[in-house]
Amino acid sequence: MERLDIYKGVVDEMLEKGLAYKCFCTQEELAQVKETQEASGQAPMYNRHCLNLSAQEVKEKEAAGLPYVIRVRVPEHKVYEFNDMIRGNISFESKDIGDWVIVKSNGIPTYNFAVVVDDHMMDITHVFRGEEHISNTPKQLMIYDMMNWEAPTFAHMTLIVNENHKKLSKRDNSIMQYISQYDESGYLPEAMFNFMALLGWSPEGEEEIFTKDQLIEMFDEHRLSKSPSVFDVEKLRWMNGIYIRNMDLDTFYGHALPYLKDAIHSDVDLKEVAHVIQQRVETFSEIKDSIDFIDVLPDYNCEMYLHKKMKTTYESSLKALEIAYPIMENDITDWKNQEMIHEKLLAIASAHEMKNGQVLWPIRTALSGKAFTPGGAIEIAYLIGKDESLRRMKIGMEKLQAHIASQAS
RNA sequence: GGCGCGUUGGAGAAACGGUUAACUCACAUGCCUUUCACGCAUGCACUCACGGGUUCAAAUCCCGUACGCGUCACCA
Repeated sequence: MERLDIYKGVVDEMLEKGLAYKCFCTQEELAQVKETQEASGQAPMYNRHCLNLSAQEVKEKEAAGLPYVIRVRVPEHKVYEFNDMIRGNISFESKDIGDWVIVKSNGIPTYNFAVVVDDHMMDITHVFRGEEHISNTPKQLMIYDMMNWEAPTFAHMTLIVNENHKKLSKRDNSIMQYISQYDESGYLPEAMFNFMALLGWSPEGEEEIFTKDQLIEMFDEHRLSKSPSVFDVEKLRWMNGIYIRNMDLDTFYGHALPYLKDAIHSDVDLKEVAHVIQQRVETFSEIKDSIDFIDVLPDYNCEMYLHKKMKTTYESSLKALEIAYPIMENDITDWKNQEMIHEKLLAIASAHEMKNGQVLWPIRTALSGKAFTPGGAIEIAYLIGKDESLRRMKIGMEKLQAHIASQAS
């Protein structure tokens, strides 16, 4: 690996100049030191045991094949200061930093050392990273300084935290961590991008819905915020809903198809189903539950026929179903024609001096068996078709009759 | 414990010393309507963690306190 050679070159140079040294301390020794330091209330920090090794001792240990790491010799009385693009001046004193490891005993350089070499090699000018790296910055700065390299400009962005205000961690089960999980749960990439752009950053106006290109165009580092932001799944859902509603039908249909097929196995017009649910769904994964009644009529309670606002009673509901049944059976001749269904059913209300709701609510209930459905009586009738509609109407009437009879006795 | 960063409503946030502290989500109410949803309208911080100070004037500047978080690895 050529990269390793580059690191080695830098390390050798540091070793030669006395900027770094080999450390033969064992894990146990280190742990011991740390423990006593903590016990006495001190900050845990390497005690520089191996810095005092003579050249002779080092040679002997090496010859004996003892494993070692390489540590930087942190300068004394030095202040590492940088101007963070987001937070302004931040400084650290070298006395608070222990001699840290730059090369592990297996010969692999550590992150804090490797990034500096990498960034320098790649002529990186700006480093944008999470706030948790602020305290790593002085370590990196000292390498730039020792090697006489120009340090990049740093910008430490806000942490994204969960609802308990804790940094998102891979082990945190209270929130989904991986993009793939959001994908599987029916979130759109565009919505994710838009939503995440608004975490720790805010646009200027009132609008919050933006395309990726717009976001890139309007990005302004001055509007980056300093305090951690909570990942609000509720808002993500809302935003995903906006993106769903803004799609044209064909696009939505394309996205929704796998979910529709998963939920519906009977012969219905899936595109029409898509049309009906597009305005009512915020993620694709909720499609299934919202249309499960199309395949099978759930067992439902008669009380569902009661609706205060619609002014329905058991009796009025039964009456509505009884009037509607023959009309559905005979008058509606073309069930592929939603207009016709609409017209015939609404005619019932005016003919019998009933409110639209008094007729349509019971029908919708009978056809779906659910309290809430995407679409009303007409759409559902159209979707499930004549035979199934009549079958469900019959069930509804039987339920109501039985209920009324039991009440009377 | 040391060091560092932060603190405006339930959440995201604006405000860069001077009107009634924007806007978005959530929530509540009303309208629309064949349910739900969409859409529309209205309401929701007598106050900007707390205490001092500077100033004619502070959420905005300074100091202190509290609280929260981050980091102190042979992890990245």
